[in-house]
Amino acid sequence: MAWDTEGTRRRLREAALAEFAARGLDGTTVGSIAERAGVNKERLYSYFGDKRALWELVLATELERLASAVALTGVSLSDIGEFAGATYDYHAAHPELGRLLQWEGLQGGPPVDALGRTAHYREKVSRFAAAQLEGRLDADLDPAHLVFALIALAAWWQTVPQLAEMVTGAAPDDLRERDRRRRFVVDAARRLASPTA
Amino acid sequence: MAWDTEGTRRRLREAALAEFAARGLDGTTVGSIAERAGVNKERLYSYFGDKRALWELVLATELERLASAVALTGVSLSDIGEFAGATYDYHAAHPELGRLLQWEGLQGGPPVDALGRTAHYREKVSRFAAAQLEGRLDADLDPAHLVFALIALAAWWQTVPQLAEMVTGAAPDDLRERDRRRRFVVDAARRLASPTA
DNA sequence: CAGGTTACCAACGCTGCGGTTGGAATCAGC
DNA sequence: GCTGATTCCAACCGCAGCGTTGGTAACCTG
Repeated sequence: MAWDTEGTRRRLREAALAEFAARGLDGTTVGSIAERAGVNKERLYSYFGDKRALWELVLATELERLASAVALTGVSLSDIGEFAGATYDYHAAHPELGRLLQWEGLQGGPPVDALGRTAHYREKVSRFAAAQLEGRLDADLDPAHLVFALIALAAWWQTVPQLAEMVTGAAPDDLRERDRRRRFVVDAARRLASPTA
Repeated sequence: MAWDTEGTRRRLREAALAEFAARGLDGTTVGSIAERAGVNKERLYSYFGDKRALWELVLATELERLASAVALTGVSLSDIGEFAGATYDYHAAHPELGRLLQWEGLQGGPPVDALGRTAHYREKVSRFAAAQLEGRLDADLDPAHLVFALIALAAWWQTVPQLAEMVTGAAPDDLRERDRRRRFVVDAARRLASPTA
């Protein structure tokens, strides 16, 4: 059979994303990644170094993808509800990233690309602070806390799906419920951020 | 040395709680639990069966503890903000439970004691629904979604502490910041739930 | 087509972990 | 203090998983 080095690299990365999201860094075996990719596991070592290096590559790639996806939507802070809704959409459409981040959080140690991510969030926070000065957000709120809470609202559903199922009683693949959740998130974000009397 | 069967049992359970919370079911080794307990690992098998059985026992115990702790506080729904605050306090004081639940959620499979937990949450939801009828909560909100969002607000900080650190810039053990977060949670819960014009 | 290089794989070494076992130390009853 | 039961542990077994190695087959250059 003909060779396809770029293809095997890609297949390994995709297989790694699926396996890592499902089972975490320690939980996935190099063999299972190779098997899913239809490739000998030695390829993984020659291409990516070792399991951890591949993990960091996959995680960094997904973070990059999120950043560019958010940038593309062009959603500004003019409607904080839609901002939360877009974040909800992204996590609902790409549950892998949320799971990767959760595994990373649980397994401890410094986050991958801590500096870049910190800068990203701090920038978001400063935009919220600017919106406060314009009176579009309640001035009593700590903008960092608000950003954090919006992420919580948007991501929590994917983070603890079993809890969501127990609380709401909805099946995991209920599209109607997904839509209702989105509307709730949008509404809740507005309630959180709007200036009150 | 004299024997202390109840003591070794307890030491094993405590060691298991710490190790499981830190590394999850698959990540912790039976040897590490035994070593932390200062006991031979064979004791674990004769007392608890195997690793998974001990995991389920530990998780069920912590859930029980949370249930009785919440019941003891006597916090009703009269002030939904304080309700969220109490939940925040519990998770801040007992981060192990949150981590156990997170590991459980990630590793998939049916939750431990799914029926009991579902009943617990559904009961909470029905109380919120009753509060809606009395006009103390906004009638437009789905009470299940509201319950879920309150848990998100209270638990998210412990769930993704690295994210919290990146967004807020606060050190993990900053007590002042912890207190500010609590006030934010209480305030945010009230904003979420209050009837609006 | 000859020689060298590159992509690939089957099979292996080794370590670490879940679970077991055989026996030693401690206790309780007499 | 003797006997049987109970608690405890050091050592072991089997296996799974990470990372490597020796070798084969496809490609490239002349």
